[in-house]
Order: sequence, then C-alpha cells, then structure tokens
Amino acid sequence: MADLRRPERTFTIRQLCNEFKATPRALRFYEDKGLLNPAREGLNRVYSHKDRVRLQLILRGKRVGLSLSEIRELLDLYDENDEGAAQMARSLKKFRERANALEQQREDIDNALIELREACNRLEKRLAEIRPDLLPRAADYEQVLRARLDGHAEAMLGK
Amino acid sequence: MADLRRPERTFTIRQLCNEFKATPRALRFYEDKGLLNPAREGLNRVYSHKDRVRLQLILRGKRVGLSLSEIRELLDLYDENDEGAAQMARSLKKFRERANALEQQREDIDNALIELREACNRLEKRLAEIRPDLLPRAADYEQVLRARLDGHAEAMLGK
DNA sequence: CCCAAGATTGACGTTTACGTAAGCGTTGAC
DNA sequence: GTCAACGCTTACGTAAACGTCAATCTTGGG
Repeated sequence: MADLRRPERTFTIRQLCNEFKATPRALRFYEDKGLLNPAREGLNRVYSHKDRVRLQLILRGKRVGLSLSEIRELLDLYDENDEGAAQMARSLKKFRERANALEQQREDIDNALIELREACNRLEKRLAEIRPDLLPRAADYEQVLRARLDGHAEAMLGK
Repeated sequence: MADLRRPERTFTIRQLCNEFKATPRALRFYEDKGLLNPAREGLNRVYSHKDRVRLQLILRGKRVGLSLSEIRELLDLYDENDEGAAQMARSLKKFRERANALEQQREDIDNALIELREACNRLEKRLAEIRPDLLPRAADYEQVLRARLDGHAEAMLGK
C-alpha cells in the first residue's frame, strides 16, 4: 500500500490509466506533445514516481481548463529552473489569468441562463394559454433528477 | 427608419452581417446547414424580413450555447407545424435541458475556481517565504478581491 | 508450437464553425 | 476603360484532444 510512495516504484501505462481513469492513447498523446517522458524497458513505457506526479499535474490542469500547451509551459518552467521562485511567480500569474477567464465564463453562462429563462417563461405562458396539457410538470423533473442519481434508481425500480 | 418593420423590405447579405456583426461566410454556412433559405435574385441572396428573424433566432441560440444542428431542429419545428403548440413544448424542453447543462457547467467552473484559488494560495505562501519581492501587488488583486466579495460585498463597500 | 492478451508505432478520422483563398461575374464611380 | 467593391461557388485549412484502425512484436499459458 505504502509502495506508492517508494520512489523506486514504477508503473505501467495501464496502471496509471486505471488509477486516473485515462486511456493509453491519451498518455501517449501527452508524450507526443512533450508533457511526459517515461523511461523505456525495451519498447514498453515505464512510468516513474515523478512521471506519475506530472500526470497528476496534467490532469489537474485539464480540470481547471488549461490547454495542453499551457500545461506544458508550466511543467517546463518547473523543470528548467531549479531554484523555483521566478517560475512560481509565473505559474501564479497563469493561474490568476485562468481564474479571471473562468469568472468571465461564469458571467457568460449567467447571461445565457437569463436569456434561456426568459424564453422559457414566454413559452410557458403561451403554452398555458393554448395547450396547458402540454406543459411539462414537476413529475418530469423528478425523473430527470432521479436519472442523475445513477445506480440508486435500480433499487427503486426493483421495488 | 420604420422600414425595418415593413414586410416587403429585403436585405443584402452584408446588411444583415453589419447589423448582427456576422460575416458573409457565416450566413452562407448557415444556409449550407439548412438554417437559412434566402431567396435569390439571379445569384445574389435576398433576405426577407422572415429570414432576418430566423437569423436572430440562430444567433440567440448560439449565445446560449446551442449547436447549429440543435438550432436547426428548433427552427424546423417552427416551420413544420402551423399550429405551434407541440413544437413549443419541445422547444421548452430543449431550453430547459440547456439550462440544466449550463448550471452543471457553472458548477464545474466553480470547482475549477476552488482548485485554482487553493493553488494560488499555496504559491503565494511559498513565494512570500522565499521571494516576497516577486509577489504581484495589490493592484493585481482588485479583481480577485471583487470576486471574493461577490455577493456579501455591498455592506462592506457601503462603508 | 500456437494462440490470445497487451504493448508499440504510425497514420488517418472525428467534430464544430467557420477562415481563407482562388477564380469569376456584375455594377457603379471616375 | 478600368478599378474598387460586392457577390457567387468550390474547396482546402484550422484547432483540440484524442478515437480508431492497422500492422507488428513480445510474452505467458496451455
């Protein structure tokens, strides 16, 4: 169990894929793009502990919406400079830029939601006048919500 | 000026482009995809008042994040059915689905922002220890602060 | 020895919404 | 007459992040 922390521990491509729910194709793609550089044992890739950390950073970057090339820049910064202050500052800057961009995106989404809700209200009003029977009801929403709850549904359906 | 409302008024491709800040290429593309069907005067496209409305709907759909094919479905619904109740119901459904998707996206963004802010805080702390001179200054923070206050800010700003 | 499983390297396919010419016709201004 | 401004069609290019073969290799099992 604690083996994960032992630096000499290595990983196969599939182990990392399973652990992080990625595909071999993706890891090779990241390698193509210069984000990873696993060792080789013959032809086979051998991922070190450090490679695993890099992969985590890559996936984290993706979660916050950085592009692969942006992630590569950041990874490169960590590699190039041993001391680590200047590149930390640049990473910080990058992160803040991304945060600002995300906040902008959230605003866009909010605006879209406003437009959508207005449209929904208009439609609901007209439908209520013309064909109230076609108005989706609360019950329909419950189903949607239930559907989201994945496997729990089976229990309910089973009964 | 009021000519815009006169049904017999027609528009050239460029007029609509200017009005809605689109490109001719885009309008032709929409046509290719079956979203528009302007009349022809020889080879030239002649957009009617109705075409203009359709274009508005297209752009509105884009603003809320619908794909062109989704928009086309909705437009088709409006065309097919003369009465207009069933398709209104379906549009309503579509809009609600999109609204749900957008809310999900907003959640994702919020999570990403949380991750980013944690990363920023860690970096700031380390930088403060190692090289405080590299720390970006208050001016850069304004946006961040504004974002943080977002909501409960009014009281504080009032003072 | 033979077969299936899993790894590897190309290399092309996918999707979306256009951008960007290339080549050609028409019209109005000068 | 000729140049610029528009308009048209056809068609290839783009970006992102892989998916999806295809062909080859190795290796453990039976």
